[in-house]
Amino acid sequence: MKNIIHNINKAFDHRIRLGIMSILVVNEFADFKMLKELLGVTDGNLASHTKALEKEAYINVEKSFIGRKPNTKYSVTKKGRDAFKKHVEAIEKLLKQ
Amino acid sequence: MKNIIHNINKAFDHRIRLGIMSILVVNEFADFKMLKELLGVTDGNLASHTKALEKEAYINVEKSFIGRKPNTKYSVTKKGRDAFKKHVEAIEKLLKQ
DNA sequence: TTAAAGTACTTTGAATTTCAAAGTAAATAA
DNA sequence: TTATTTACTTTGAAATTCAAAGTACTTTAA
Repeated sequence: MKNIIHNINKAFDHRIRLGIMSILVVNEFADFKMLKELLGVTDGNLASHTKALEKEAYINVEKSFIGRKPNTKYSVTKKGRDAFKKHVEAIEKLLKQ
Repeated sequence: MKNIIHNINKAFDHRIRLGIMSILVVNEFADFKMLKELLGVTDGNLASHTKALEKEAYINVEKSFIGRKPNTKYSVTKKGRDAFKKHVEAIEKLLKQ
């Protein structure tokens, strides 16, 4: 092992992204509005954090219309779930040393 | 409760600062060299993160000489220990739902 | 039926944060 | 003596965070 924080994933190392992932690993889907309300963040801020997770292929983004309104649904990918599990284990290990 | 991440402390919301605090809550003191080696970070980077924690009064900085060499010892303050406990509880709660 | 307000995002770029390279000052090794 | 190492600090470029403003509708109200 290199050092005590080397298994902490930079992509999840921010409270908003940690929150997004925490929501997505227990809910098959969450839409923009739901994430925004659960996290208490501004629109632009949420958009940039979801974009960062999407860029790493940790989450999936699906755009559709519900009735006549646009709707964006986020879900976690297999890669994201695996990486997040590792990250959580790394945090737990760090906090329990 | 406002939202699911509102108890996460921004001051600890970075892997290096999380690592510094994790070390300091279990070791009465840690010096610059020890933190640097345990965390695997560059000097300047470590300095800026310890400075950020010091600014919040979460850690104490004591400068002295060991033999004829400068030595900087860091320790956690009561305020830091309490705030960190809250932070860890917030993370655990977030990850457990 | 036109106007005003609301919804669901996206874009933009200023402010803040992160980070390592370079600097400082003294100790030790060659 | 000169070079290298140690233990930090300073600096500022680069990356990230964040909210204000923008876009493109939809809904409500007069």
